[in-house]
Amino acid sequence: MDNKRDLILRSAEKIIATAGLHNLSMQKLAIDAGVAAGTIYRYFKDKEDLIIELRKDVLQQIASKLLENINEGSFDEKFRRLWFKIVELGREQSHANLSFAQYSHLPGVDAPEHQAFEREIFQPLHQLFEQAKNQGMIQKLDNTLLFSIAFEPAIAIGKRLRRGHLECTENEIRRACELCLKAISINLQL
Amino acid sequence: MDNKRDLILRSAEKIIATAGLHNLSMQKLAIDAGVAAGTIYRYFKDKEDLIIELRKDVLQQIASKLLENINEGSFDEKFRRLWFKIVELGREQSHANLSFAQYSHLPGVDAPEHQAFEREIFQPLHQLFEQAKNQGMIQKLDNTLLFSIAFEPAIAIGKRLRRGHLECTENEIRRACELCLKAISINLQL
Amino acid sequence: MDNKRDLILRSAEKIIATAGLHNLSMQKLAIDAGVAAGTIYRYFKDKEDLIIELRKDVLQQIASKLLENINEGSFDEKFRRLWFKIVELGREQSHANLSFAQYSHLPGVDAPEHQAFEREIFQPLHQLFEQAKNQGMIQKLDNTLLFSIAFEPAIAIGKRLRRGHLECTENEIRRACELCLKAISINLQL
Amino acid sequence: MDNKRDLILRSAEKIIATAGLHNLSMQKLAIDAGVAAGTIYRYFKDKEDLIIELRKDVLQQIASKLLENINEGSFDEKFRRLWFKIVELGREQSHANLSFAQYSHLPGVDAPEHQAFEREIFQPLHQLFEQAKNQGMIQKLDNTLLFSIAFEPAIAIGKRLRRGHLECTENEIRRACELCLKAISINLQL
DNA sequence: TATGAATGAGTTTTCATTCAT
DNA sequence: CATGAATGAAAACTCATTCAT
Repeated sequence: MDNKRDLILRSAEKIIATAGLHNLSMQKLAIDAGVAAGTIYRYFKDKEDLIIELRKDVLQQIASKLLENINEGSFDEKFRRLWFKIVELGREQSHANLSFAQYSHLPGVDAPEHQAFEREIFQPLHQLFEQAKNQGMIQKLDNTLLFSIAFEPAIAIGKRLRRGHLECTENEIRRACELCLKAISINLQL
Repeated sequence: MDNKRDLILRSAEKIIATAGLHNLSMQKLAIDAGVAAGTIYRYFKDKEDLIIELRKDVLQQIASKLLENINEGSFDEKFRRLWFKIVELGREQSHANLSFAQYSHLPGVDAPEHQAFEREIFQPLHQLFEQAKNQGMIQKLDNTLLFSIAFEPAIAIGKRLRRGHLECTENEIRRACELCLKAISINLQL
Repeated sequence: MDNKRDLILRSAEKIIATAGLHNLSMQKLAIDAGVAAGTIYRYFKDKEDLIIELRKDVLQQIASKLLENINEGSFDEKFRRLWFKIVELGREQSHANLSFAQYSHLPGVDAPEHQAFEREIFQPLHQLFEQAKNQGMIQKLDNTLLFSIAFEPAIAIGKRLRRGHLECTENEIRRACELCLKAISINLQL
Repeated sequence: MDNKRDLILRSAEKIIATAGLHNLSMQKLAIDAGVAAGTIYRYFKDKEDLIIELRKDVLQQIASKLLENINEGSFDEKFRRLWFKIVELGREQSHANLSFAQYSHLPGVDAPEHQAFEREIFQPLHQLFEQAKNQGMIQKLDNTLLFSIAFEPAIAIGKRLRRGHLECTENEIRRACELCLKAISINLQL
């Protein structure tokens, strides 16, 4: 009966997305979730634990959206699909997305436990890049470096689009994607 | 006589860097800065104002470090110098740097006033890129897109180095820089 | 279970009566009522709400004392009973009475909501005067004007007696009552 | 050079009238009066002293308005002029009037010192009533009782008119005045 | 005489957490 | 399992007053 637990997590996600992490109070959360304040403490040790669990939960959601259909098509097609999904996700006003951004600078992000969880969840991405390296398609560099070069721009572009700080055509975004792809690729052009 | 104001800003920077933004209380700040609680309110309207002013102050510090010697050398040299400065800055454990990361997801980042301030402060960077575009050295794309492709990876790499999430050689980092440079450049190679 | 709510109201009444409204602090109130500071906020939205509710509560007390036995005897007897009750009430050093005087110049007294409450609670008084007008016993004037002429002197006399600003015999007070009654009455004396 | 003292008193009057006594802070007062905060303490011992002095000052203003032309005409004419002046004064939205109402329930109103001041200032009123008593025109009662019967209704009516709690014709108000006059008069009507 | 920066105790209010029911 | 009343420490902010200049 994880019904209540989920109810609580979804309410927390909503409150964080709409009012900000610093406005997440256990009483408001209880009211929004339709449970008693004390009930939250049946499912989560304390507020910190709740946030950690929510972070995992939201990360899971994001990962499952990104890694959907990860195996279809050529490497270039996979790359482009991923890259645009990242942009779209950042662009979206979804609760999951809006709340996720607020976890990144919290104590505990650096905890090895959380690192391990993140690594595991994005395992398919690592595999994808390892394969591509083995096939000589992309630069033989540390995966984290490659991810930074390839996808950090997509994250930043998505965020800026959402905030309205970036006005450009869809075509320009497509060109940006190609530049990121080109950046990590090994050009075979004669 | 902005002595006290500066004292307060430096203390705030320190507390945020070491204990996190959510642990910045006006009492603790007053004690750390060695002033009375009420004194803070002589220099800053309220807590929000304090944070906004601190953000400006830290942004100023970062910009002045980054843009030092901006005009020396060829475009490629300028690019590499900037890119590595960004990595180094992110890598540093300085209060300014550690606290800066925590402002990004705060209400007010989107405020047009702050946008204008940021734009003004990084004006030299815009000029650099406009020139390079005019000289046919880099892709004719929106500057924000170019910055995202060129420098977001550097920011991410610096942060990951600081957090210990990235273990790679200096040589690999140098290669990453070259890939970013290549990504936005127009290759004249015959 | 309005036990705590009442405890708080009675303490507030006491503090206001003895120390003045401007000395009513939520901390002192909590201590005096024997509850935690936070508990007050379970029963009252904020300080303003507490004061509004207290005003209603005290008004209720006063009205129920005044309107007791309102229907017994002739009009003149009713009038005299009321008039002296008002004097006695003002003369008393009761917490209710002492605190009531301090609400009158507060924001919110003019609020239509409060006006309606007051009107409703003193409805029997209105009826009494309407009847007397219909029977040709008192002047056909707006009720509020009649109340002002008839009872404001009683309020003022009670207050002055309490404060020791008025030294006169009980007989003189009785004559004052008769003058007020005579003022609004239609004299049938041949 | 009581210029500054007066400047401060007028600003205090204004702030109390518009924002309420509880919003009178020494800093706001200093700003509004255009003096330094410390300067206020050259002219007044502390905040309490300031309020006491302001009360006297405003009382003086009110008395001088009321007692203007006090000696012109017959007793009845004097009475009516006074009574209507009281109503008009209460009806006014003047700073003096609006602020005065807020002093009445403050510690210090009962102080003998203040009582003496009030008595002295309204001395002409006492004389007027003593004369009328000697001439057999009004009831031989304690002056304070007579004032209560005669003028408290006028005060209440003025206040209610200002607050919009009373809707009646000017003619009705005139009749109310006559009833008050009749109440204290000795009717010689055969 | 006048200034205004500085003080620090005091204010109202919120909130994570507990525990008797 | 679930409730929600109660707690009390801590938060942001105000303000009367002082004092070196």
